[in-house]
Amino acid sequence: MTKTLIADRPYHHGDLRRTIVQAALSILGETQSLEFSLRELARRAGVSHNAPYKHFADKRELLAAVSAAGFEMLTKRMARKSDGVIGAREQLTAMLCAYIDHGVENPALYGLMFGGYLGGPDYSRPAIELAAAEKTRSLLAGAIIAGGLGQPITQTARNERRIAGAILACWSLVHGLTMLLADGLVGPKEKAGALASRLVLGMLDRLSVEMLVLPRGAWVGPKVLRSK
Amino acid sequence: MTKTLIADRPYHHGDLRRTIVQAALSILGETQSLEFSLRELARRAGVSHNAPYKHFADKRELLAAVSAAGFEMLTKRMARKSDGVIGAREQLTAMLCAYIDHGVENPALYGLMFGGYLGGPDYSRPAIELAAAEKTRSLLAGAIIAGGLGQPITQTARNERRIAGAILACWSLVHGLTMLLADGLVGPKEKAGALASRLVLGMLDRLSVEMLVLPRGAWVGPKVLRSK
DNA sequence: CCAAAAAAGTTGTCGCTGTCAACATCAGCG
DNA sequence: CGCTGATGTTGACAGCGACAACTTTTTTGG
Repeated sequence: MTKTLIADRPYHHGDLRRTIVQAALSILGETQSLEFSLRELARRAGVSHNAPYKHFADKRELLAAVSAAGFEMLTKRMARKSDGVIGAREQLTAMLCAYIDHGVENPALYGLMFGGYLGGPDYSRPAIELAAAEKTRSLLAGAIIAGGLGQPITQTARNERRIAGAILACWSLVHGLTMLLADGLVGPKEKAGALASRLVLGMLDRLSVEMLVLPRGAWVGPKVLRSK
Repeated sequence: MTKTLIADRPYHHGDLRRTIVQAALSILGETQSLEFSLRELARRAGVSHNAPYKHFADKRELLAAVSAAGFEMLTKRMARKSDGVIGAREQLTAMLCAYIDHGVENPALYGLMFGGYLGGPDYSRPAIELAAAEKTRSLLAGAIIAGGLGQPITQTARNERRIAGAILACWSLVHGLTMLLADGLVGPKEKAGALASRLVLGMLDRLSVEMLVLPRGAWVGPKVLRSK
């Protein structure tokens, strides 16, 4: 018997790569745990335990793709939330709150994106992830350059370290709050939105572009793309 | 043959629990990766692959003990660094910088402590870890109450949410910066100290006790100890 | 003081995992 | 057509976390 009449999927799946990543996102959302197996994803996708290896060299690469998908979701969410908003300051606020929301609603995914599951002792994250993370960083940078901290900044070489410092201050605060909320060390989750907007507003009231100029040679953001 | 002459360790190890945790800390420091096996720790300790189960119910409990050890190291380091310092503000600064240093020097351990490897979907972290984390929190709280943000705060019920808000602002910033540095998303590591002190100083200059009052019902810190 | 119980360590086993190798199927192109 | 490469499958292997049964030592109560 080569074919049954109904529901006989073809030998080739068609879009297994996306399906696998999607399955990983589902399982992450359901269990909120990073401890799932590559084989389980294959089962969910209805393929053999080795099929994923035709699309990912190893599990690490698979996780990197999931993380990259997380960054894309994050970037889209930030862009969407700040889209209708007018005023650079308000746009930045909206972005930062969207960032926190994303982390709080997807704690396991956020942990995968930032928790150091990827990138071994050499700090080298897979390229696909770096590219996705860089998009997020540049979106944030745009909002700051546009004047999110009170005044627009011309993007000169002289101002580069100033901009990076501003990004660092914003990102550190928001990243820290997000992780604490996602981890349950600060809560409750129902109040996450209120906590986030209070903290972000309070911060932005005080932050200025001049607050922190990065030391020479310091960077902010995924590394590979800088080494051009 | 019941005994050989040399180096014949007794049937009972004597302090296997500590040895195992110590082995985990070593391997964490060497590989900077969370992917080690319980069996490898047993091998390092020179015992059979099942011996650790006499001291830890499962791997999770073992990891919790390692995480707790990390919190103890952190608390001690913060206390030591702020010990000789005079001035509440300077003490708080020293503590926060020590916190960041601890994370940057032990990124994998810091990831274990905060990365959500422990505590499944129910947010329940093992008790041993919560107790250790609470010590860290209360040390930070002490420095803030003593006037780290400009003025001492009397520890009344009315001020509780004020204090918690101040802790949250400090902790979020420092936690975020630490993770970004540990992850390699901000760097380089050699500049970590400079980055940390600049950011912390800049922040403390602007932070005030009044900046953030926590919403009613919100908490900051490990959860179990609050539910008394 | 010594047996009995408890604590601590060992061996053997189980199912599951990530990964590799070899084979099967199919799509696209000459 | 038939070939080739991409994609999916089957089978195998070592290593893992966990459990059960057994052994050795320490502790303890009469």
